[in-house]
Amino acid sequence: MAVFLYNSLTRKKETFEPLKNNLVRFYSCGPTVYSYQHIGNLRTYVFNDILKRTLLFNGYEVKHVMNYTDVGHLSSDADTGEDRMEKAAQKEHKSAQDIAAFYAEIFEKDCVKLNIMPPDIICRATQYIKEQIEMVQVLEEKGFTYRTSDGIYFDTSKVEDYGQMGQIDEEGLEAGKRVDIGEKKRKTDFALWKLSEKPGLRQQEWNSPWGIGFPGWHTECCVMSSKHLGKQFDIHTGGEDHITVHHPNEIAQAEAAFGVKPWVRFWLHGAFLLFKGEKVSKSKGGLYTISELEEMGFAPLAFRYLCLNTHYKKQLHFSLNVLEGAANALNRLHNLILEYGADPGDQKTKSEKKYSNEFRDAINDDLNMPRALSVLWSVLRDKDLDGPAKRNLALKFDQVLGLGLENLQEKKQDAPEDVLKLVEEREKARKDKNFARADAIRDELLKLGYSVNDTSQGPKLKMQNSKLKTQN
RNA sequence: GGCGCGGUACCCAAGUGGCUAAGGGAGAGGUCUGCAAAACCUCGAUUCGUCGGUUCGAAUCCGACCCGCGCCUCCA
Repeated sequence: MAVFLYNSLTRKKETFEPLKNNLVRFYSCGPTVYSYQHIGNLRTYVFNDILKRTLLFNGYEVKHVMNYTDVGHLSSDADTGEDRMEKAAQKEHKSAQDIAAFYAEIFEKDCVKLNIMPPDIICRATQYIKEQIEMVQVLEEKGFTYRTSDGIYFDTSKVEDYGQMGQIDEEGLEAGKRVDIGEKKRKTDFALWKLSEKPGLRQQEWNSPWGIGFPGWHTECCVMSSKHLGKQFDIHTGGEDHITVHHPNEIAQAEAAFGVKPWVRFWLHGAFLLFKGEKVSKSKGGLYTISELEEMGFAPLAFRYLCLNTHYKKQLHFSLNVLEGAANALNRLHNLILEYGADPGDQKTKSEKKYSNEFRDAINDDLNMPRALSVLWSVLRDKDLDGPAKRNLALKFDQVLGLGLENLQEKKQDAPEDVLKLVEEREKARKDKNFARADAIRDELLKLGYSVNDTSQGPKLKMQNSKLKTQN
C-alpha cells in the first residue's frame, strides 16, 4: 500500500517512495526559540508528527532531524531589522543562549503534552557556524555570491528556476515597494552572512573570512540537514509561510552548493491556524499557549484532536467553542476505551480487517486524519465487534493518531482524604435511601472538582475538567 | 499589484463526475438510573456561496460573479 503525499514542489499528490531502501530521511523546520510557541505554531508540529507516524505505521524507518533557530533570523525577510534572538535577550536581560535554552525547554514540554514524538536529532544553528561559513565559501567559489557593505548575498539571478515552488514572479513582488532593498541587486537576493555593524555589541557574532558577523537565516537548514541526512534526502516540511521565501532560498543555495537536483524530493507545508478570522502573528500577540489552555481546563490532547479533525493543508479556524467540541469528543473516546477493558481476543474478524484497511487508506491519502477519525468512530459504533476487539483496533489506530488511548487509567485513587470520605458518606446515605443527603454530597464534591458516577461496580470518582462554556 | 487557498447542516469537517452527501460537537426524544453521570438507541442538509454552461448524470468539470482568508513585512 503506497503512501500518497501532496508535494509543494510539483503541486501534485504523488506516490511517496524513499530514495534509499526503507529509510525516510526527514527534516522539519523548527521554531525560532526567542519566545513561547503558541498553538498556531504547535499545529505545525502536530502535522510533522502525523506525517512521521504515518510513515512508521507503513513500516518505514524514519530519521527525523529538526533545528532550533537561535541566531540570525532577522525581523524582516528583506534582510534588515534586528536579530530576534538578540532583541529578546536585550528585552529580558538575559544572554541569547539562556533565551534559547529557556524557550526550547518549554517547547519540548509542550510537545510531550501533545504526544509529539521527539526528533531523532535536534540541532541548533549556533553549533554549526563553522559549517555555515564553509558553505558560503563554496557558494562564493562557485560564483553565486556578491558582497555589499553589510554582508555577503546570494545572487538569485544565477539560478535559473529560482522560486519555482513559490511561483515567484519577481516583477510582481511587492517587497521593493514596501521594504528598502538596500544594496541588494534584486528583491529576491538574500543574506548568507551579515556583518556586525559595530563588532563587540552583539552577543552572538563570529569571525569569518568576510569579517565579524553572523549567518543568514536560510543557511542553517541546508547545513544541518546535509550533515545528518546527506546532500539529498526525502522530505522537508514547514509552515505554509515558508513556501515563498525561506524554502525557495534554501533550495537555491543547497542546489547551488551541493550540485544536486532536486535537493529534497518532497516538500510538505502545514496550513496556519487562524483566530477570530485571521492569522495570529507573534507581533500582535493574543493567541493561546498550551499552558494557557490547560489553565482553562482543557487537556492538551483536546487540541491535538482538534488538529486531527481538519486536514493539515486547510487553514483551521480556532475558537474556544471548537476546542470544546474536540475536548468533548476526546472525553467520550477515552470513556469508551476505558469501558472496553483490555484482554484482547486474538481472532481477526472480517470487519476488523476492513476497518484496518479503511484506516490505512485514509492516512495514506495525504494524511487524511479527518477520514481516519471517522473510521475510528465507525469501529466504536459497530455492533458486531466486541469491546476488546474495538479497543484493539483503536489502540492500533492510535499509533498514528496519538490520542493517548494506551495509557488510559481510571483516575480516582489519588483523590484527597476528605474527598474519599465524602464519597463513603454518600454511599451510606444512598443505602439508607437518604437521597437528599446523597445529592447534597454530590454537589459538594462537584465544588471540590470531582464528579461521582454510580455504577454497578460502586461509585466512580472523576476529576472534573472544568470546561468553559462558550466564549468566542 | 503578483501568487495561492477556501465557502458543504446550529458549529467544526470529510467527500472533487454516478450506490441513501462521512464523522465529530451541540440540540431534541427515548432506554438505563432513586435522581444524575456515563453508555446505548432514534431524529437532524431533496442539498453543497450565486448565476450560467458541459454531461445521460456535478457539491465534484468549465466560465462569470459575490464573500472570507493566507503568502510576497514579523510569524508555523
